[in-house]
Amino acid sequence: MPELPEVETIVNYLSTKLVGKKIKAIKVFKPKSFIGQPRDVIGRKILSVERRAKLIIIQLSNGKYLLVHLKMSGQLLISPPRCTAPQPFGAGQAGATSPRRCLGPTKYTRVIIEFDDKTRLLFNDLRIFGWIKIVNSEKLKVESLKFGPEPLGKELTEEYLQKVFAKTKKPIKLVLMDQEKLAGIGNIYSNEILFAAKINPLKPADQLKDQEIKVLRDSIIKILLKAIKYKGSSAADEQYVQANGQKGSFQNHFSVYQKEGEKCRKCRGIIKRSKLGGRSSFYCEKCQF
DNA sequence: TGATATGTTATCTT
DNA sequence: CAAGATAACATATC
Repeated sequence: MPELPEVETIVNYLSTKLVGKKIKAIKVFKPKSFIGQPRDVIGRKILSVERRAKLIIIQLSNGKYLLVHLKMSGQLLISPPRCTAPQPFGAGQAGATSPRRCLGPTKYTRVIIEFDDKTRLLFNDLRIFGWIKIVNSEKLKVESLKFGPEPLGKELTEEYLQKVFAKTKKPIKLVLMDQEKLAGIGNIYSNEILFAAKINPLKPADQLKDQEIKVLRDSIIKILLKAIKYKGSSAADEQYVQANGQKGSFQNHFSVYQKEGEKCRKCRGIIKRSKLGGRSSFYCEKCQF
């Protein structure tokens, strides 16, 4: 599932490829996947591609923006001109041995944005939870304000975390994943961050000691930066690929995520799995307190 | 085949 | 009323 590192990877790639291009046409195959009137953005140039939390923000030359949320199974892919043959879904994705040479639309392509130079941006989304939305700057501001600070920005201080944690008895893992408290962290990285910080996911947030919060803050930054370095995680059963169709590789560096029953790499304990807020939680009960 | 997985939001419950 | 818990969304996989 795309979280901050995956969205960051996609955004970095798209901004090198899309800035300056003009939108020629938009094809919507699933109405649920595209909110707004395509005619409001056709003929407009792309000025920038940025990220806020797990949102992709495409700035256009008429003061409007295309917001993209990938939710669990969304993909944004750059498709070269004249690549029209439908490709088998698995090609170039989790389980495939090599990336597709030609990234064409699939049965899960919900929206295609075509540019003046004939390249296309494909929005694939198996589960149809994701969306592309046209908004103006007012709406963008409102949406952005709902998120907590960026974990890699300078607003993420120990003091901020102390203040937020002191206010709730919720399990620390749920607080890490709460987008209003901290932007962009989801199930994969909350598990990995808490392992790195040696903190039990179930621990009530208000019980964290200052020293633990200090280590936790360092772990948040360390894990996210490492995941970005490896271009995100294309874990088992995940749809995430980069915008060029290639998988990320941080899944090869997981310590606990999807590792139930395996040995802890620090202490030889066994990795446990439990349900928290309806989501799988992975941790070593021997070295996470 | 029915349970499971999954992020966010809407809707319940306490 | 607010915080916390849970259902809903869509679909593939086991």
